[in-house]
Amino acid sequence: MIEGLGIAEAASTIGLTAHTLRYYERIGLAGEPPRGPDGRRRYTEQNLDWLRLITRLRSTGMSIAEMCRYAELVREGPDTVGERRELLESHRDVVRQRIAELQRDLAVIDTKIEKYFATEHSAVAIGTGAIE
Amino acid sequence: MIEGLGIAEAASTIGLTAHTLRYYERIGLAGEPPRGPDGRRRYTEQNLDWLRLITRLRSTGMSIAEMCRYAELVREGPDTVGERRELLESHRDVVRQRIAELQRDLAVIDTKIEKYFATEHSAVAIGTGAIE
DNA sequence: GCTTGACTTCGAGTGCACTCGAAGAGGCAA
DNA sequence: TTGCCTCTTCGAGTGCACTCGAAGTCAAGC
Repeated sequence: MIEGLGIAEAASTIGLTAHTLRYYERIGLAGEPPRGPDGRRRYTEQNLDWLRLITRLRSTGMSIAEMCRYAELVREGPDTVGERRELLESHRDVVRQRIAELQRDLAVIDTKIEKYFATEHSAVAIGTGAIE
Repeated sequence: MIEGLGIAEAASTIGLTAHTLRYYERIGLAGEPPRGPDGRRRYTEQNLDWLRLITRLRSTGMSIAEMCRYAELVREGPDTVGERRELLESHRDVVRQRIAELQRDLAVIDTKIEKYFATEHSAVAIGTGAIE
């Protein structure tokens, strides 16, 4: 049995497509996985761990550019540990604020649902005279 | 004094640009505000309320297409109240799930920050051999 | 009277993050 | 051997949500 996962398996494990995996590699967001004797990519657990991390960062709204910056710091070695920490902490704060904002907006939507649909035909404008 | 706000004032009140306001009007997402004697848009409180609602929906991730659908239902009148409610409730569920997902991801990032930066030089892969 | 600034319409351009298609090679099952 | 599937690289295309620029109008202030 050959070590590691092929690109399709890796992709489905992580929840991306093979196209996206190659794209990430191309832009330097993911390192090059080792190749098998046939020259094909063989994703190791380490590769998958990294991919899992960046999909988390991605799904919490970090941009590709910022993730690339992080990856760059990683490549530069242990000297950049402080900067990496700052980057992650600052992102954590952004996520926290985002959650708080979503919760506020959710409350507004909840109120909207209750108020508007409880009272029949309470009028709110979309445009000139139209009822919400 | 003239009734209502000009487009620039309305835009800055809501936190959008005049360009975006016209864009929303063009695609039917916002109704046409009344015009002043000079033919210019005069945004009423009703117009602003609608804009406030859709910016909430927008910031919670509702797509332009779905908001247009909602606006369309509103224009169709009171018969569509049930469908509107469903739309809003289903969006509320999406937002709740999104918050839960963000909280899970946040926990992962927190763990990452603590674990990696507490222990010095713990190795995690980005690519082949590179340290995280 | 002339400048300034906000407004009008229209269509075209931008940036992000993919996403896909083309063209070709390798390996395996029937 | 034939077909089929997955892989490879490369560049080009897509979809979303704006975002902008051009060219022109109009009212108010100096």
